[in-house]
Amino acid sequence: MAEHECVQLVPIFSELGSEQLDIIESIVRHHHYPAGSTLFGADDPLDSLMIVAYGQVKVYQLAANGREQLLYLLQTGDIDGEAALFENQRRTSFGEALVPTDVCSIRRSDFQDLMQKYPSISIKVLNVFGKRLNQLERQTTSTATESVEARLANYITETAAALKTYTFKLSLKKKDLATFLGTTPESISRKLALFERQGLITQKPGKVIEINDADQLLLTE
Amino acid sequence: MAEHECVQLVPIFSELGSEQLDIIESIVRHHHYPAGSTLFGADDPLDSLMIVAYGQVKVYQLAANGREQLLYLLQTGDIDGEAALFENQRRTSFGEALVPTDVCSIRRSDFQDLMQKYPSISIKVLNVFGKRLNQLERQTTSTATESVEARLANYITETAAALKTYTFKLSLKKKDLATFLGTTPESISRKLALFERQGLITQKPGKVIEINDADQLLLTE
DNA sequence: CGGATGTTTGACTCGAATCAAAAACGGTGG
DNA sequence: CCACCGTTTTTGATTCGAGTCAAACATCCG
Repeated sequence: MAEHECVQLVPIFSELGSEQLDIIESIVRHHHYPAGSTLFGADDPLDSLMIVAYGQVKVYQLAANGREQLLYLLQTGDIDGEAALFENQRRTSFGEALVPTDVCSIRRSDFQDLMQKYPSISIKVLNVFGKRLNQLERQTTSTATESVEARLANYITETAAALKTYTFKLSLKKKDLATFLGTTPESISRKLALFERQGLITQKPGKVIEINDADQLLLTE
Repeated sequence: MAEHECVQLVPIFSELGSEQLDIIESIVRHHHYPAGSTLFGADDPLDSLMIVAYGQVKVYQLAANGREQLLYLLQTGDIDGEAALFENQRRTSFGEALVPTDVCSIRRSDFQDLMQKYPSISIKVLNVFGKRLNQLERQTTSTATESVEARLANYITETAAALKTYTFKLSLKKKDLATFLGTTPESISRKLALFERQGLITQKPGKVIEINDADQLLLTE
């Protein structure tokens, strides 16, 4: 059954046997969100763990001045970035589906029972958080100390590396990419045009980018 | 015995009985670091959990252009910010003692055994990481979207709130505070002078700051 | 096809970094 | 306890990256 998928998808349950997966499946709830809809908002009670079964979710915060900061882009198989699941806290970020998205959720208390019963789950979750912390540490370092040019060049090469191809489609609108990199859509536009003039990349229709000189791109300051 | 302290200090062990604390104490190693010394560097193998028994440790990263970004300031009772303890990874950050510091460490494998034996520990660690993620998310949002002025105003009010006093001593040199806030020592100096001219704060000898108008400070854009 | 949404380009402004030098501070040893 | 030296901080002058605003242009989708 299609609905079994989300539990199997998620690495945090990977060490469990299929009987245990059945148990988990029985306590999971399924939701569907159309593109553009809100999964959760700041101040919502944080009472369940979310698993993205299919789709793409942007998780962002609002600064005091109202500006948006994209923190994570959750893909199929990712779990919700909110880390305070284990305490009684409210959310501090917003989640929005970028494409039609299926989500499974497990209530906090159920998930805590699971962690008590299967300690391997907590260790897996710890690893997920660990990776996220590392990613966020690098993001912080980079927005705080590097130029827009360098950050964008970095984003392009990292995305290409993750997809193992030199030609790929930007999965975000420039506006969202801008809030991710801590800049503006205009600046991104200009810098991409600059990279193209320098012969480092080629922009093709449909937000597709081809990297011509990855080495030089990485040297961008 | 004084050396028992570090295990008792740490909230992650708070639910354990004293017999269990004894066991943990027996597998812990003690280290001392003079002010200015390095606890660990990038590329060091990450093979143990560190607990700050006494002192202050700055944890920072280097950006590609060589600039420093302060990520955390570990105080007495904090555990090491490196999140990838549970996988076989290398460090990506540096740790430096700002004052003479005592540290206890537990080897990775020992700590993993502890987590298997006492699941409450993993949940506590999860909470610590969760808080750190939240803090880092706010830091990222703030450096990426707010002005130096707003970030500094925020830092001052938050520090005061944490210490529950309007008069406090800056625990960092301006150079370190600058890398934390993603700016330069010169800018901090100027902005503090500005706040003082505006009557929001008073600067006193010994890096002491007194807040005169917390409300107005928070409104700084 | 047409309107809305997203993107590019241009002109302008401004915050904050940089560089340089003076001033203040703080720890050390005599 | 004070004088001294290195470090930290402040102040000033200047530069520059990148944000803002506005308008033209492209693209997407119903």
